Amino acid sequence: MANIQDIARMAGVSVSTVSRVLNRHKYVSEAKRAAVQKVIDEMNYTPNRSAVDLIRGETKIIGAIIPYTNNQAFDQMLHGILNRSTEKDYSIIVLPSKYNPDKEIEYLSMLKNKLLDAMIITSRANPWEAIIPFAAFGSIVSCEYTEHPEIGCSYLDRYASYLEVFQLLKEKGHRRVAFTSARGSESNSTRQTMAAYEQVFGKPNPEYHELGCFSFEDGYRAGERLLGLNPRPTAIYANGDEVAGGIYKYARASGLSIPGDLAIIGQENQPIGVSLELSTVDHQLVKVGEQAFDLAMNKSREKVEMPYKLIHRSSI
Amino acid sequence: MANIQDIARMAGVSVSTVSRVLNRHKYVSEAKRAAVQKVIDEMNYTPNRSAVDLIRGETKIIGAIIPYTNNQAFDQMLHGILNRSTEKDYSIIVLPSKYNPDKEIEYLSMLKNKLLDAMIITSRANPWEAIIPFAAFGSIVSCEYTEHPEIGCSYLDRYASYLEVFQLLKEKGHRRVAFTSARGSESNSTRQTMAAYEQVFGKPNPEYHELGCFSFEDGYRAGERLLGLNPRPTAIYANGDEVAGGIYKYARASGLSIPGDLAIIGQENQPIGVSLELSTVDHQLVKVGEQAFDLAMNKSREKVEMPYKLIHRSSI
DNA sequence: TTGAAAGCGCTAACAC
DNA sequence: GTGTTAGCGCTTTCAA
Repeated sequence: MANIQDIARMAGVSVSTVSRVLNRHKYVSEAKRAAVQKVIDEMNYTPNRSAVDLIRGETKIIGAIIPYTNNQAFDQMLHGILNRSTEKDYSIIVLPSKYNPDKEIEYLSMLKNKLLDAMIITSRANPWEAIIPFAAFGSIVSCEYTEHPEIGCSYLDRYASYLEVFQLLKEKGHRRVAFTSARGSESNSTRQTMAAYEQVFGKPNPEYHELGCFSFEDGYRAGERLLGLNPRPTAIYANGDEVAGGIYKYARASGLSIPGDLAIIGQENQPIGVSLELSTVDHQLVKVGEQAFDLAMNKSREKVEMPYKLIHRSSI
Repeated sequence: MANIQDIARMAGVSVSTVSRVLNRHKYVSEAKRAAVQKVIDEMNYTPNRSAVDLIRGETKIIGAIIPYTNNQAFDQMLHGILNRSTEKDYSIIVLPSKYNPDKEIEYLSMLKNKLLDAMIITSRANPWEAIIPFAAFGSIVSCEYTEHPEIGCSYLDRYASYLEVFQLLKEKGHRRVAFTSARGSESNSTRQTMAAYEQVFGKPNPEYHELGCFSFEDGYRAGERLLGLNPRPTAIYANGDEVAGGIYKYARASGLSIPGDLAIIGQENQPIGVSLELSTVDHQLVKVGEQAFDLAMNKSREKVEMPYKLIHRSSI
């Protein structure tokens, strides 16, 4: 592969002139510009990205730490991030963490070694204290609220959202309400769910809280356990529509009617939810991702709250 | 940020020695190694990736061209690619194409400018002739079969898979069989679907072929049109379980029983399919992605056929 | 076992 | 307008 020196020699100019036409500088005579462009085209030449990145000190690549791909919620955020990156001519490196703190730190080091200009953290295992030092090397934006001024946020008011759901359930007369979550109290959204629950129904009965729910199958198992309880819950708030779908399936299989015997409400407005007529709260994660990208690209540390909306269908 | 020179100076050694400890070379005295490591730790030093990549001539980054993210089939492949990349310490840049040929070429240029070591094409709009020249700059692997020896393939025998489904439908007595597809005959899988159809049922009635189906909503609309036909099909083969789910929903909404009045079979074994008891053919796209990554990383041009399996549930 | 020095391919300050 | 040249931060001969 030819390099800039070869092009310069072949066009009979200096490397700086070639560099100038490459970077659309003014102050290049039309004659030389044309001559250089001709050689570039003939040689099918493209500048080496590593060399350009090295000297510029930036790569136009942004990282996205994502615990699980193939998970509807995170895929929605990724989708949003990708939407905007394509428009803005940035590239996205997807970094699957499985909530492994060491992996996260390893990924954050890509900021330090200048592979990445910025990092988007959709969800994390590390405490902020371990993450913040990396903000010195590139901007970090989170899809979850944090007060730390070093971190930009594109976030939801999850507490408000959960509160709204539990209150709705209470208004409908439910008193025995169960809920599912992916992780335990190390997770911000689980903590907010529990806080909102407590606000509405008082201290949650631990029996009514099912952890480790990510997929349809997890939901099925959750339904199995929760509906085997005595007394059994009359409503379940699932942490995703696929999980809700699993619960629905188990409930129907055991002869329960929805919402007569059991009310179910999910999250994220996924296709399975529309097919099953599941009510859901759409956190509009695609938009969260888009906003996160914009903050990252602009190295902004703003905190931007994103809207969510309840979608009423027939499962509650 | 300190550079290797600083570290060398502070440790009282030459840059080559620092480089050696960085790259775990033998022939470094324990004393110097320790001294250098100490400074590295104190300074929290990390080598600059662009500089390393520049001199090594490779980046350990692989690109993945994906028409649509937030599409179950492609997300499965991406998931597989990511699985293996994490194990092998490679990074993946996700390149959304929306089947735009110019975008694809732009992405392939990342091979030429050495940003990417290899490229995985999950699906494409360009003819192979336009793609192959880029194989000179880095290995290209496709998730679709092609005879071109320059291209590695991790592929399915889609023809066999489609044939099996149509034959099964025929055995069950169906004669009026419709099918859906995402794209038209520019798409390899659509062409294979039509060929298999023709093999079993003869030339397809164009009325029985619904294009532009990607999502649940598309499936719903497809159901609406297809089931409004006279005579209406007794079976529909959908190009994905979400599409199948949409069809199912429309069919049930219009009072049809499944599979009594209408048989439905989907593809990819997605959660919505398990909830609706939809039969499906699981093309095991996660494995296809994993294999594609391995080929790309090893710069292999092998053609590896991947297995699929029919999953019998109650919708046919 | 170690260091000096020659690049990798490019940009931009500086001089003309 | 254009060319010369000094780096960007690193790896790797080559010689010692």
